[in-house]
Amino acid sequence: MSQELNKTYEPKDVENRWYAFWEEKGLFHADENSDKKPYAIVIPPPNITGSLHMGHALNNTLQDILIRWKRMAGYNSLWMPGTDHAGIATQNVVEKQLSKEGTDRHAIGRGKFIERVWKWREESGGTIIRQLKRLGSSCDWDRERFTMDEGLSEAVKEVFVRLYNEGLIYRDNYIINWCPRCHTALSDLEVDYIDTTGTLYHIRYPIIGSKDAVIVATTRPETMLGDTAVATNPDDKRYKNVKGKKLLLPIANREIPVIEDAVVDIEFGTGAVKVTPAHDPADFEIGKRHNLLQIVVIDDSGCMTQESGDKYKGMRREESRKEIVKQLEEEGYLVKKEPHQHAVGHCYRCRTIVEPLVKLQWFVKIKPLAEEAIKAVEGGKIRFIPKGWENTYFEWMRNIKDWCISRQIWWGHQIPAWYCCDCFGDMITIFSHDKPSGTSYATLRKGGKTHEDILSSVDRCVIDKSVEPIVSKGKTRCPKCNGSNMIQDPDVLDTWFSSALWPFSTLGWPQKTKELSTFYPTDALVTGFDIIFFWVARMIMMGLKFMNDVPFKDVYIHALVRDAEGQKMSKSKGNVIDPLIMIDKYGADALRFTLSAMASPGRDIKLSEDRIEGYRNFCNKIWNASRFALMNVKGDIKKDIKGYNIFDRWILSRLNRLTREITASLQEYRFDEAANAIYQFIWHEFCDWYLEAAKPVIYKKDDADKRNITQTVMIHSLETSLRLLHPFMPFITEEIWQRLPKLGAVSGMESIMLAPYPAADESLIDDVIEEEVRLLQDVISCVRNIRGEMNIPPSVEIDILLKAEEGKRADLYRQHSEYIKFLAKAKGIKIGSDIVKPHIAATAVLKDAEVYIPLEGVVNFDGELPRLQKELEKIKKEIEFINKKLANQDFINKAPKDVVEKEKEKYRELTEKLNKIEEGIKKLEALRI
RNA sequence: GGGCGAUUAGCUCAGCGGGAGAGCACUGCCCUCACACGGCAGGGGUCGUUGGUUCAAUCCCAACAUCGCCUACCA
Repeated sequence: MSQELNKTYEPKDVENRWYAFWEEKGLFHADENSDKKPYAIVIPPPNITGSLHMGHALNNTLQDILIRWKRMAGYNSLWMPGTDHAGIATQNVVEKQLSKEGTDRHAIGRGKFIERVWKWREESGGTIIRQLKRLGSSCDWDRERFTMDEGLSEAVKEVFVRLYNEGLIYRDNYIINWCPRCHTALSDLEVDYIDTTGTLYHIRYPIIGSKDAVIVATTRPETMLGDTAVATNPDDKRYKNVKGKKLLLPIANREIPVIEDAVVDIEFGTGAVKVTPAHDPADFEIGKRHNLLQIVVIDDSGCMTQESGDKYKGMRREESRKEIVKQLEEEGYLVKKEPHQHAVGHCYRCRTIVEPLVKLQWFVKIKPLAEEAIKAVEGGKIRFIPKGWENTYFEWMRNIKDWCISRQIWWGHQIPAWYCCDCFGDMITIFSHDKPSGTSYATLRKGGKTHEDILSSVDRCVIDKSVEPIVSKGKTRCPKCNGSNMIQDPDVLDTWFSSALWPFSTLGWPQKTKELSTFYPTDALVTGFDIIFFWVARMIMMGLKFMNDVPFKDVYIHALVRDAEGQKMSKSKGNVIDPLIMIDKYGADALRFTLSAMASPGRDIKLSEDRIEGYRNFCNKIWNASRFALMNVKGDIKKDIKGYNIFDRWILSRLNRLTREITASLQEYRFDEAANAIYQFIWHEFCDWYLEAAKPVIYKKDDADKRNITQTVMIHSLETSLRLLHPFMPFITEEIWQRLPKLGAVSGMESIMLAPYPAADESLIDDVIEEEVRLLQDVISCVRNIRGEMNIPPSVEIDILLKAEEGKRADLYRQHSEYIKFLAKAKGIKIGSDIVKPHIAATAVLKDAEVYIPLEGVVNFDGELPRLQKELEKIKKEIEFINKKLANQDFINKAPKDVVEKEKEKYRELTEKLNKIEEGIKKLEALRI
């Protein structure tokens, strides 16, 4: 490898090269047989249809930081990767392909369709995995899993069967969220409620045998054709006299009763609500309480049914709303229309408005599982970071409703339930593509078809609720008739059902594997708050149920990534910042560092490209600092060193303090703190001060020992910083690290990934040295300040006169005068308590020192007076503030002694400074006269 | 309706009982043999409003305002 480095860091080639190297050497692999302490994270499996967006980039950067950090810190570190089959989303993608080809899934049949999906997955499902690699993710790719894998499918079946046998899974008719476009049920979580301005229609329902009417208010007049009652609140005096009366339902001309139910809100609308048990969740419940009939007026496709009458039959629900309102208006039933704000449910996959429908579905009885999951968090077995999310979790878990797990799609884990066609042939309705109106299984058989014929041509089937399912991991015989003509339940499971098992199914469950015993429970789960319910809660429930232990100990919830204006990034808004484009432009390290530096807990990330560019510049800074180090060290480093200079000791102290801080921050998941601390250290301490201070030592040819020591400290500090930084910026750190001479524990190592994460050496943290360097920096900065303010060009050389008390700080300054001279760019320096201020000189007053820069013949001197006056004003204000405090007897008496003492000390210093400056001003003014 | 969070320099955000900070942007000087994706220096904030607790409040408490998010059978 060439030692010559380019002037700017070029990430592209570096990243590809090192990632390939790491993979080739198997450095991401965790060994289940290792006796090192395990540390494990399972990836929140990205959707196979997805491509990497900023949310993924953040999520995976943070996981990779944890994993790389722990791996370096000596843990057997496993990052379990994989993807999720994303039932509805994936099915939609492939259906779109088919549609382009002029066909659809029904035409090709279920088997062929599934084949197509697998084919699509082979070709396109790897996209996001490749993108994760570009980000630098150090996942154990040998173990990559997919939720539809054989092993994971086995886990799904096992769980289903066990939950069913325990009565925790059941099949029932219930009102569920139905997407009329996807043609499937959705769980409550899969519905997005969007605030919409709709219309509240007030409709007259005449009272039979009276001239009066009850006026109901509704946002969905099209469902009125399915009304089977009108409900009022039992406490509502306005409706006392209509209780038990019958109303005439307009248009339908049916009689419906007035009932009373406590759920009705007296304040809302007219206080009377139409009840449509088949098309509204609340009405469904009312219907159950009052034994109301369910009249289905909207079908699976969102069209009006036969039940809604000839006029409306077949009409789309949106159109029928208009038409019904029109008819009501014409017939004088419409009392008024008013705009109304409400939340309308949309399918989270396709944005279609969901239709609540009563359907036969499979559910998980969730309360018993939720109770344990609540306890695990209450008892501290799982902790959320930041802690505030625990409330969100509890809130949801305590109000949880049964989970609808069946989906009427084809791509997914088909429900392992079987029905005997011989016993129940009449109650199994078969729909085939050429005959979309269903026929009973029994009839088909009588028509001469064989069982196999029927199964091969089935497009969809409906199995009556009364047909008893036989739940089994594989096809079985009927326990009643011992027949083998079984048909499998056509539904598949909610994708999140298999995701919930991810922390143990990926480790081999239900087999008792070494992986499971080594890595379960995992250590941390890193995810966004948007899937706490979808995923985190369900993993906890399933982990506790089937592993008798929590799936992870820490749940780190990170922010959402938004654009610079705080808007959610979305393709339709056109405000997405594509992480891959950012990686191409600035490098993966810059992107990763940006995301981690901005990952403050509890706050969303407003990302702008400027920030990424800024951290790209940081990469370049590191690169050039390393260039400098390498240019000036040619095999000169030593193993054992004594005789550090002050800056050597200082940088070692700062470095070890940093190491301590970073470890503490990472332990608390404060990625932002850790990133900012190392940025500050490398740029503003190592580069700005240490390297500058090292220059005079390195450039001086006469003292080889001193030079050698500084070269060694420089390399050591750089090398240690790189290791500290590696989890954040894996690529550039490896690239530079490989070129550095190595010392001690890291010598001979193949990769920075294998090098130990730095541990702080407390003995090198030295408060005295840090204070001394601060004093030197103060002198240097104030000379530079005078240069700047007095407009002394760099080409003009100056002298420094430094008045400091002997026995106090004069020695310190004298000892390090060469550094002061070099760093302040002075040609000469004089130090002592007997220094006399020249008439024409710029002055600065520091703690324990006064600085004079003689300006006679150097530069126009006019700037000095205003400069001092500005300084004076500042100090006066500070003194005034402290004065107030010290004048307050309560403060003196009640505040802690050390605080009072500190204030007094500050007061002494400031007044001393004030006097000196005032003196200087007087002299200047005298000079002018 | 309920809950949570935010409000600090032009922008994005740390800090959270005793000296207002960072990054970017801005201003001036400088292409000084690591880096102009740079160096040095500098300007800029009554820490949302009003009360309260305290010797002391940007920080704790209460109310209000504005914004954001989550949640709900808002018919």
